[in-house]
Amino acid sequence: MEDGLKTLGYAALGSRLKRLGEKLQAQTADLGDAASQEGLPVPCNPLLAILDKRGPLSVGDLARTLQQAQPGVTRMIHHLKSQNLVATTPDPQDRRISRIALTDEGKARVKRLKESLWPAADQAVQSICEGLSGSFLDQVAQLETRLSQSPLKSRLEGIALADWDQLLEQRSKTQ
Amino acid sequence: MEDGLKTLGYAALGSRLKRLGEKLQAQTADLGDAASQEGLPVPCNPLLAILDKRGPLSVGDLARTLQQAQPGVTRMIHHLKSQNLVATTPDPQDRRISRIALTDEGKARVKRLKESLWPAADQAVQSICEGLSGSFLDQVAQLETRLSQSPLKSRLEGIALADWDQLLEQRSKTQ
DNA sequence: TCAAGTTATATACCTTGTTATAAATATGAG
DNA sequence: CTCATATTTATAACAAGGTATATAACTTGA
Repeated sequence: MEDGLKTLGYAALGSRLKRLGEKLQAQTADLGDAASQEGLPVPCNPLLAILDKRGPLSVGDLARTLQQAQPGVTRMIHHLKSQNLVATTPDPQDRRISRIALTDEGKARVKRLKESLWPAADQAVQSICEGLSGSFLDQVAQLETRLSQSPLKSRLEGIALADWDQLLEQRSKTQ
Repeated sequence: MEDGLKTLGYAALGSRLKRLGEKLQAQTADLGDAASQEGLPVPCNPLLAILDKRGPLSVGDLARTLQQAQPGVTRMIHHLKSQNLVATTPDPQDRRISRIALTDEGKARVKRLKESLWPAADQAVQSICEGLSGSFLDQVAQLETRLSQSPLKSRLEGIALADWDQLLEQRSKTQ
C-alpha cells in the first residue's frame, strides 16, 4: 500500500523528487542543535553559504546562483535582514541594484553553521546517498526507503564532524 | 555564476531536489495538449492514476499510498470533486470513512490521460534520465543541466507514444 | 535630449506542501 | 452501558516555492 507511487514509473518522478527534497530539508532542520539554528528557516542556509563564499551579491545574482525565482530570494533577504544577518547597500553605479552582504552578526552565525549544521548535513546526506544503484528511478526509490527507515540524525552518531571549508575542498579534489 | 549550488555539496541536496521536482512538474504540465489537461493541476495526476489502478480508496489510504500528508489529499479530492471527476460515498461499516471513487467522467478523463499526457510524461522523463553517471549528486547536477537545456517537450518530437498500461507492464517486466 | 524600451527589485496573489487541532465516529475497559 | 481513548476526516494557519506585474532606474536611438 505504501509504495503506490513506485508503480507509476517515470511519470510521477517530479512529485517524488519534490517530496523527497522536502523530507531531506525537514530532517536537515532536525540536525542542528538549538544553538546553531536559532530559528533560521532551512532554505536560508544555501543563501548564507553563497554569500559567504562569493561576497556581496545583488538579488538577481543570488537568484541566478540559487537557480531560484527572484521573489523568493527577495523574501528570504527580508527575513535575514529582520534578523540582522545581512544588510543591503545601494550600488553606487546603478541605484536599482542593492548589494546584499553578511553583517558581522551574519558572519558570526555563518562561522557557527560551518562548524555544526552544514558539515553535519553534508556528511549525513552523503552517507544516505552512498551505494545507490540501478536506474535513477531505482536510486530515488532507495533514497525514499532509506530516509524513512533511518533518518539523517541517526547517521551522525559517533561520526566526527569535519569543518565545512575542509569538506568542500576535499570534495573538489576528489571530483 | 549559474552553478553556485553545485559548490555546496550534499548539504544543499534537499533544496536542489525540491526545485528539480518542481521544474519537472512544471515542464510536465507543458506536455499535455489542451484536450488532455483541461485545467487539471499536475499533482492530481498521481492521485487519479492510483484511483484508477487500485479502485475506490479512503482519504487515509490515498495519503499513505501517495506518501503525502492527509490534508493535502483532502484538498485535492475537493478540487476533483468540484470538477465531477471523483465522488465520495460513506463507508457503510464505518461512517467516519468516505470512499473515493472515479466518476464516469473521471474514468473518461483517465482514459484520455492514459493515451496522451501520462505516457508522454513517462517517456520524456525516462529519456532525460538516460545515461546519467557518477555519484547521485553528479546525476542530479546532470539532470538540472539537461532540463534547462532541452525541455521535456522537445524530447517527444517524432517519438510514438506508447499506451500507459503497456508502458507500466513493460517496465515491471524489465525490472 | 527625451521618448521608448530594458532591467532590477518589490509586491500581490496563487499553489501545494506542511503541522496542529477540531469534530465525528468507533472501540474497548471496567 | 458508559466513559475514556483511538481513528478518520476536515479545517485553519503557516511555509516556501511560483507567476504576473508595478515601480524605479538605466540605456539607447531618432
